[in-house]
Amino acid sequence: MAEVDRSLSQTVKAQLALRDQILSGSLRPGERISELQAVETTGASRTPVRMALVRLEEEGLLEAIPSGGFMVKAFSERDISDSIELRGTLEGLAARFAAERGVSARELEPLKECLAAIDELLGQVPISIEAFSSYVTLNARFHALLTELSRSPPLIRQIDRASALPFASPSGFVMAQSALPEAQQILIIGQDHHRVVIDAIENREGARAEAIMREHARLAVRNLRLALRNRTHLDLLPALALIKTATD
Amino acid sequence: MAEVDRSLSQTVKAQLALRDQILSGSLRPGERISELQAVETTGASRTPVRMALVRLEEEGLLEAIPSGGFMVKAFSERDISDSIELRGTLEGLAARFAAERGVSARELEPLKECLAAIDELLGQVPISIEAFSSYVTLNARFHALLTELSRSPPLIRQIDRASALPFASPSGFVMAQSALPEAQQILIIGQDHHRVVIDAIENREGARAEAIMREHARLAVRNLRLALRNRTHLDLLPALALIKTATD
DNA sequence: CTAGCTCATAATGTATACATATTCAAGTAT
DNA sequence: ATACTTGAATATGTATACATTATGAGCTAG
Repeated sequence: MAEVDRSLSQTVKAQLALRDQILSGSLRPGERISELQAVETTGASRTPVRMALVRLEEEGLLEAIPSGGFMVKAFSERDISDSIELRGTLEGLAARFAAERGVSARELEPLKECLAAIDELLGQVPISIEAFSSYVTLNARFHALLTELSRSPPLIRQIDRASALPFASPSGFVMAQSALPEAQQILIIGQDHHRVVIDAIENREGARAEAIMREHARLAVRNLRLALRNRTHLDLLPALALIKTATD
Repeated sequence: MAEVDRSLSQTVKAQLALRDQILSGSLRPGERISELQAVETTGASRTPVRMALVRLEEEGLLEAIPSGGFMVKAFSERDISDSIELRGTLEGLAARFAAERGVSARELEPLKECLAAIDELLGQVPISIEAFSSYVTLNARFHALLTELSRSPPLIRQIDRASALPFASPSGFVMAQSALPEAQQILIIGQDHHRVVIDAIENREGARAEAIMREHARLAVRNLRLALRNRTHLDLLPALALIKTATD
């Protein structure tokens, strides 16, 4: 859509390029990232590369080395499930804020449209790969809209940061399900969570809205477990390269 | 302990200096931060200053301007109370993790020592200014130890980030109480929360541990309200300069 | 043969020069 | 008189040169 070549700043270009390299596994966890090497692969000079490295550290993908420089972070399975639970807890808080503080029908409308669009998607049986892809987009949109309902800039900011880790994002493991036989059921259950949280917010049931969003995230944790057990379709997972295998 | 002048990197020096300027009000909210001016006041050159600015943005004290550069962020009273509630929610999650996953007596020991030290402090009546200052240190230590009990690196990281905002940190409003007549009661109640959360973790009562930490944070919210009503001792507050006054 | 030290290499941290974009002010035209 | 345009000044974004520190290899001594 946008010309990546010249419309973006060198810093952003370097950040995107490095993130790709990390998530694709070109840069392996624990390995020190050479600035010089990054300069060669990204095309930017050292200054924007260093800026990008700092931002990726804040993002959680990199870890600062005490003696200087950065290395790619490694994540255990528990790290990932904790990150998902964390995200769910924050989304739960957002849902509770929305319920307690009240939301107008007008604000709820885009959420309901999103809900209806997903309903239509799930009506088709069996669910095609394209439908999965559309689901990822719509699901991300639903979660973003829900977060905004909290009308709390600090909370929105924290949720965005918690979702920055690719495996912690709301749609992190949806694609991994696409090959699973349980796929359709899981999506249907998730969609019901969506429906319930809207209902709870409408009725100003804060505790219910919060609880359902927490449980919703635990669906993602279950997907993670499923995906890691059936290791056949792990290539659909983002950032697989970052997952620590039990070697120690 | 460490010589601030030459043992720290220029980047860290610049970051500390700029943070001081922001929190002290030398740089006012909404105002664009001039790199050149920052170079003069901090003594570092533009490169480390820019690094510091990026880090302060991630920290939440600065906001990126679309056309380039950074400005000091302004916070409403609600932003602050939401940030505190957010921190409490995360600490609640940490306490629940600790309770559910189990903590050995050995791990709990430093927490109990901290608890006892605070008890001793609160035994003195009336509480001196020095005692308040010691309380701030011990309280911060207690919260840090509790967070670590979760044994969840992603969660610890997020709590640290949520506590980076000075007014959201566990001890953010303690000093503001020092002049309040209700001061002693508030500290006693807070200390009881500490006692209860340890008891809950020991007995593996996850829900109770979580709930009490949330309520504990709400004590800070109440302190915030109190402090903002009696505006006489607002000078003890950090980052008062960042609070948006109701002008719009 | 192993452990420790020294030196060379190469990395990061810093400073500054240069290019580009934005912003503000002044002047002109309507 | 006001609005728009143009230009200059100053800001940020980028590149690179320099300094300092970490790291690793090779040699020597025990």
